[in-house]
Amino acid sequence: MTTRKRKKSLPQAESSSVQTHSEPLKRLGLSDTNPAGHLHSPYFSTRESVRLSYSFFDQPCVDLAKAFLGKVLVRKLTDGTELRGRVVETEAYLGGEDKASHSAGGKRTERNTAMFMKPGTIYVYPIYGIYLCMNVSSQGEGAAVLLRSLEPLSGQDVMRGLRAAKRKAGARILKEKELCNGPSKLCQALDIQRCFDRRDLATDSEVWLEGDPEAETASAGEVVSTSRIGVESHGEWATKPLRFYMRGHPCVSVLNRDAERQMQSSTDLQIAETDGTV
DNA sequence: GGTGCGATCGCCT
DNA sequence: GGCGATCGCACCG
Repeated sequence: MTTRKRKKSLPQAESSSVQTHSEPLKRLGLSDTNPAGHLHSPYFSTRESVRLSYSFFDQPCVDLAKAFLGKVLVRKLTDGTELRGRVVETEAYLGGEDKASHSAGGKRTERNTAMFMKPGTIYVYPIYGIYLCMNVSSQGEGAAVLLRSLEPLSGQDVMRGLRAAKRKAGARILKEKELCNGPSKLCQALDIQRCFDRRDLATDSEVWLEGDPEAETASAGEVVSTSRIGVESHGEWATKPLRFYMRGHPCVSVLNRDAERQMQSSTDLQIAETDGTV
């Protein structure tokens, strides 16, 4: 209570930032005090989860990118194993004006056809000759959301095996938070293949998205909005805040401390205004 | 911790 | 023919 009544001041903003970041670590059991490296996720429960249908995906791109945060991506392998990961980082690619989008200028090709299909359609494309990225079509012509990072919830050992298969023999064992902290890493860990392109996330039997009744949805105050990764060459579109991640989450691929500090400053200011201390 | 670089090939011009 | 919505590793501090 009293800690929330801070006025803005740099050193305190710093320390509060540290506090904000260590808490999710503890929640995840990913701190150093867990030598096994395994965790009993507070998010995984026996309660029935709800598969999300077309109406969830049928919203504007930026809204969908934020709405994805906290949802659970499920991949069912042919042997019946279910791999689960919570979405903690996304990017919005708007199409049309968005110069960084594969569908910039409304350009439609064989590769990006899925971006123009109905909301919920999966867009998988190869990058750098050796990796894949997974997107999901949203409302809006050619618009889609890139899934960048997941928090592994179940099937971690299988994920580790799938990731190891693509790495050099004898490479070190990956930590849990390293399994899905990147767009191509999550495709490897969940065995998302090229053939998933143009499939429907709302109805497919091998991959789907679930809400999680146990966990609260990421609230606006905990979502960092910042620039997208790997699109530096696209002028003003490179700097627009179209990447979204759960603040303080250890599985996010790239942090932007400045954006987080600015968030904290404006939050502190709002609290101060509410308190009448400014 | 951070920075720089090479790998590798499908897609688009 | 050039480049990319990436990653892992070597190297530095």
